[in-house]
Amino acid sequence: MPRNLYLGIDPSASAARDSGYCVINDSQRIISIGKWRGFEELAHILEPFKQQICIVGIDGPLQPPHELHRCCFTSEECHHEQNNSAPGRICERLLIRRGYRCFLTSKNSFVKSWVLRCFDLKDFLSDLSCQIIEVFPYATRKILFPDLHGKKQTREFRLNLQKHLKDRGIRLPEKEKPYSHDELDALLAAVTARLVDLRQAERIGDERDGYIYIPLKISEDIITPL
DNA sequence: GAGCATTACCCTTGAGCAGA
DNA sequence: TCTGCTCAAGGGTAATGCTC
Repeated sequence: MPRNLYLGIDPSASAARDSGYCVINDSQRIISIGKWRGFEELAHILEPFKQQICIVGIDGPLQPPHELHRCCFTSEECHHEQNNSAPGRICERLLIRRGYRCFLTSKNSFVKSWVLRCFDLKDFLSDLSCQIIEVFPYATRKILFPDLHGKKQTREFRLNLQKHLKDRGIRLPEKEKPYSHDELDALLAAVTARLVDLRQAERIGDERDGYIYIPLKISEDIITPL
């Protein structure tokens, strides 16, 4: 069976809240898009596709800075410290330097539970035997749709993003309400994963702290309309 | 009016930028 | 140099809208 599907995931901090997922094929057709909560539910959703998934793009850190460990995000008594004066990972600092603001993965992050769940998600998906990469939908959005502005939570912004995606040949299944920002971020994560496979993306970071993948800035023909 | 779903705002940390 | 502002993402919560 050919591996020609790309999975994007936008995880929330716990199973109590909705996370987003999206599966697209090599022609950018959306195969499945929606929400999930527990890992078991996600596994059930992915069951029909798992043999065909080529690359998984996750919107979240897949590893801590090299001087920190998992315990730094679970225990208040952990004594690991970043000796480096700057917090976060190299890849995150490079993104900020390029103008793509992001949160730094550090011990005093206010979203430790989300960081930890991203690590767990990577472990959980390792059974898929495909490439698992870290992506940053905000940067993908900025590169592919530089004229798109606003706050992603707002209804107006999401409708506008859907229109931009449609103009680029990515047609979302008709729905009464606009898609949630979780689903749209997951879609952008899947789009980034496809671009990685097409060698139209670059990786930022280093071996010790990990890499974040973003689209190359060749924009117009990155996504060929259908 | 009750109950539920949706929306939008505020809070957190930290880097970058503008202006005093 | 210092201060204040902006804004990344997720959680909490108040406000709003809709259905029964």
